[in-house]
Amino acid sequence: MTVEKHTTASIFETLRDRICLLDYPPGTVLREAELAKEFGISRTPIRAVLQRLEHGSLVTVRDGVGTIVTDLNKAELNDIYEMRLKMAELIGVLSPREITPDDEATAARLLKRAKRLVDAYSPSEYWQINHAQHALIADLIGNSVLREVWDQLYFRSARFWYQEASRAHVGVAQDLVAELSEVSRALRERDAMAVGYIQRNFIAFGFARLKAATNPDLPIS
Amino acid sequence: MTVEKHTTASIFETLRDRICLLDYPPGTVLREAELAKEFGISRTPIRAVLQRLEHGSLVTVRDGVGTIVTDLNKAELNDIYEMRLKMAELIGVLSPREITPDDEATAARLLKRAKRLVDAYSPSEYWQINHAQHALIADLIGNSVLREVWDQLYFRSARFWYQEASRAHVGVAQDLVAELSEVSRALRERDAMAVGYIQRNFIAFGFARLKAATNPDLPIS
DNA sequence: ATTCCTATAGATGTATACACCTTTTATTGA
DNA sequence: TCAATAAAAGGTGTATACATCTATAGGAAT
Repeated sequence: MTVEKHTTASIFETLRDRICLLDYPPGTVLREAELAKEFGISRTPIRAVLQRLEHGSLVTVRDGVGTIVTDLNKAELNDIYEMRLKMAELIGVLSPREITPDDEATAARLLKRAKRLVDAYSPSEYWQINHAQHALIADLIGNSVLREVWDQLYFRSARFWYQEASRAHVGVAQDLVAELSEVSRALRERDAMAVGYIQRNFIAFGFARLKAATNPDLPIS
Repeated sequence: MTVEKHTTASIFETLRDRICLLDYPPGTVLREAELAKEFGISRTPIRAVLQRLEHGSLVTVRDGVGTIVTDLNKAELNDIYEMRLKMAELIGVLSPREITPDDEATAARLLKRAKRLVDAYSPSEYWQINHAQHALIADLIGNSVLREVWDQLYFRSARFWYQEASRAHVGVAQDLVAELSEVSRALRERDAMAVGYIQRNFIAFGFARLKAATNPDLPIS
């Protein structure tokens, strides 16, 4: 029986994942005292974590009220996806790092897992694969600034996509198989630019799916 | 005699400007207790400000040591400028807001001030104009995410450009006049895409000047 | 002389009491 | 009955004492 050691970094990731996985849906009010009690520490380090989450636009801290999980209106969601499309196009342009056999192997493993997912869907497994794919591709990005932006926008839009993934299991899983198939092929060809454009396309497909499901009148551009 | 009211926002801007204007050159060690004493508050809100600066990559907080103003190696500076070029190209593409006569007037005023600067250079005046131009253009950006990235990269690279501006007064002031002339023209034409490409070009010119002055072997791309 | 260890000064990290802000509820007056 | 107001509850913001970490200087052993 080991006592779990909570570092501020691990608490940050825990809360971020709870927000992304809709354990804390938009509008949820988080209280510093409650979180402090849960993790067995004082409010001080909790506040530091909440400030980091606020910088990532996942929560808003309101004096005298609490820390509120942010929601996105149509315009903001549109802005985020618009930028993600453009950032994807830059992945292959801004001197990506060399692709290795390891990358190829990682993608192949993920593809196998995704294929199993089509018949036996599990939200948890879906997100593990999705996150792993994101990490793999982010690691290819050579420009450190682009990598930061890419990463932040992923987590900023993740929960709205998760909502859709929970609704349309089959189609989403099939899309993931298609995406990972293409990514695997691109990695085999050592073609980072192809990886970027594949990302761009599937982000666009995902956004279209999101708009169709939630609000048909959402402006495209 | 009014007692100055220091809010965390104003302290953030103060410290950010000190870093950008090289009052705190790279490597400077900031101590929370000293800053707290200077602003007449406790360490707690100072720590919040330093965390914000750390998130903007302007400082690094090291346990037991202090808060150190970051330096940039050639690769990082290169990454930042590479991204700024690409972000500039997006200004006119991602649904900018409508240009108004006010924008035109603001640019005209800045141009006049820049012209005076050529003969009577003042670092402080240079930076006021530069910041005002930045604010004007950032405000044209329609996509909120792009605006955030644009803003952060400006402040992240500002001090290295300031170093160069302090060295080559005349040429830099002349460049500012040229830039504001073109921006004024573009605003008159209500052409946000032109504004973006003008920014792209002058960022590229500035980067070239920087590389020539500091390290001729800095890789271009 | 050099290396290693230890003590110490001084920094950030954490816990906690208190101040202030926001919201809600209850009460009082018309 | 309703509106205005006050008070209370419960949240974040701040100040401060203490814990812990880091770098350095000095002394002891080799």
